[in-house]
Amino acid sequence: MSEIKITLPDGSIRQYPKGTTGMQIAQSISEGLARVVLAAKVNGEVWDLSREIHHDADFQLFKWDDKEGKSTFWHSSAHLMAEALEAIYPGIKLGIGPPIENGFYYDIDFGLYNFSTDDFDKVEKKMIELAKTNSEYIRKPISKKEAIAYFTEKQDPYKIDLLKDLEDGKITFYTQGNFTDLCKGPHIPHTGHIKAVKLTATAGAYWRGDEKQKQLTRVYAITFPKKSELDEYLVLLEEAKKRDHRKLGKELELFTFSNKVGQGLPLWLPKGADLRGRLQNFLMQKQKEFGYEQVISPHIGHKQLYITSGHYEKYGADSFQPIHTPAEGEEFLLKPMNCPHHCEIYKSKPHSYKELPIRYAEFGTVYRYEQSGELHGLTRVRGFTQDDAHIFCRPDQVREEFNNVIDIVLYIFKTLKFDNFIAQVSLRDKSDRSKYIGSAENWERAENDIIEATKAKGLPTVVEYGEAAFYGPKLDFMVKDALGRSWQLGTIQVDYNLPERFELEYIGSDNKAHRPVMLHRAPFGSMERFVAVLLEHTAGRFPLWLTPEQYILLPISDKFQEYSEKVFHILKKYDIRGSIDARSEKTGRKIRDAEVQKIPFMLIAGEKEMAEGTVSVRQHGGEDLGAMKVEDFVQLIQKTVIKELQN
RNA sequence: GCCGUUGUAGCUCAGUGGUAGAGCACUUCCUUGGUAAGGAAGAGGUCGUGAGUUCAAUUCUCACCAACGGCUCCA
Repeated sequence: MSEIKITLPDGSIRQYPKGTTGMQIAQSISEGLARVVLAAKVNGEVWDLSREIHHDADFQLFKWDDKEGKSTFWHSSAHLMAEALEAIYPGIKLGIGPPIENGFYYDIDFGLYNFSTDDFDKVEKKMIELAKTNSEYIRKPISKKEAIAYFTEKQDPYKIDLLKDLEDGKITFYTQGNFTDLCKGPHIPHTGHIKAVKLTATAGAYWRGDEKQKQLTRVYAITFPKKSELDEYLVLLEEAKKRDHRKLGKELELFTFSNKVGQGLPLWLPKGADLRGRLQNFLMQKQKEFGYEQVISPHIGHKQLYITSGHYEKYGADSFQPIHTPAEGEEFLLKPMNCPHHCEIYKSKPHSYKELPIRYAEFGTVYRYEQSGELHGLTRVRGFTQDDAHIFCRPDQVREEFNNVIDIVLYIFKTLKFDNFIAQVSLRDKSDRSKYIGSAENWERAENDIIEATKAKGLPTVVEYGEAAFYGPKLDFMVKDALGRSWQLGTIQVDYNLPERFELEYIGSDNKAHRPVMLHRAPFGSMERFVAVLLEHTAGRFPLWLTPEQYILLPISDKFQEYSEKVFHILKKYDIRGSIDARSEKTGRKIRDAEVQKIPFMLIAGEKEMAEGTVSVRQHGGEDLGAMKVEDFVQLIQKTVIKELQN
């Protein structure tokens, strides 16, 4: 019998008989490893451990701790759940059941059955019961014809639909216990690895993600190889919920919503408005350094403006309906975008090539009629303020301008410690070009501009086709919230189209009219969404420079009220923000309340402090910095703020 | 917009076919207290809105509205 060479990740090479399985290799390494190993990677492809290896291969084993191990585990769990569901609800039709970031789901057509959260319990029990049988996941290649015959017999239209797109000869079935599914695998060795199961949610999901297709019931679940890991996961979920910006926004009195005002229309409370204003000033100052000029445009604009820009044709039907003037019968739209206004500002006078780039910035509030089901706290609303700006430049300036905008975004992200972002390059749909306006040539140029700039900056990048705006490609900065959902914050877009639609011009050195290029950009994205994500990242403990209340003075008793006010006025002179807790409560109580409010510094003022002109400083979280002169506290704040903003 | 869940005091949540309760917050009084909740009293709700069933609905049914979890969408 011939031998094959297996190269392990550490570079060592071992000889095995041809046809050795991944499991056998694991066993040859150690029995303990063989008990916990879930899948293998053979020449870059994740395989079942039971598959025979017939050629020399680079080889790696995956356990639960590995990303590949988890996804294989959850993929197999999805099959187990399908088996359990079929046992309880005979005749249900199955869609797809993939692993996801935290667990897995299966899309099911329950037919006439009602399935709700009340049924989770019995499904979980059934899954555990089936898992205990230690059923192996058995792989079987099958011809397309046989596969279709199988699912025709089973009357499962969704699997047949899937099979239509698969290539004959590459189709496999997997069977465990009494359940067989169309699946390319791989799977874990047997169901016995699955020890803890939790169904987490149900949701409607259109078949193949298409609104026009039938909506199936998506059942979300997660499984673990140990019961204790499930418990840990549930605790983690609870912790994440505490960081939810909707909860923190209410607790810290930053913003609220009112049904009487309307869905998705946030109301900023004084503290939230203060924080937001501070963020805006922070960005405005940076933008000044980069040569931006502030402009202001009104909240409504003539409908024709948006017809010219192309927005009306694309989004008019899904927007707030036009406002009609009584006398003239004119139509105005609530501003959904700032760019057309800025184009008109550009056109207010002729421009020379020497003036470019011109950078118009505006914290412009825009209104979009988002679908009701899509509204979500502050991250998806119907009225929001973009930290918008439009750069009008010559084609030869695009690259540099683009790089400068990236620098602004990175400066902001760095200052606020957003280190887990992904730069998403959003390009046209490869197959459907009809969704976009503008010439192919302009698109090519714009797409290349973005790809090149991103490469030059060495950003962590992912390319997504079909995610571009209808007028141009984008570079979006994606950041995750407390529950792991990705949100688009900063965005930069190259646009050759609007300048044409608005017939923008500048006079070149050749004394002829030329078309400028436009960059749309918003480093925060929207103030609403940015504050939401910032809240979740900081868990409400904002940096000192940004937080609405930097300190709170806690007089030990009424006797020190006057002294506290004196301190308060000194601090105010230095622009240090805070208040006095003048309630007739004990100090312990005042500290507790200040802790709950996440105020960075608590200044205790009593007999000793009044005599010495000091305050006793306690930091949020409990650290006691001891007594210090008021001037020293001023210094402490100022130095901390400078340090936070240094970058 | 679609599927599912939920809607009781400012907040977090009990509860019932006979028009409601707790804790915290709030108000007043007592207390003047040194690093995470001092004490007492009081006030506060058309039980999301509308309709139906019923002698009687906060409770059961339906519709609508909103929030939440997803799907689709996101200039």
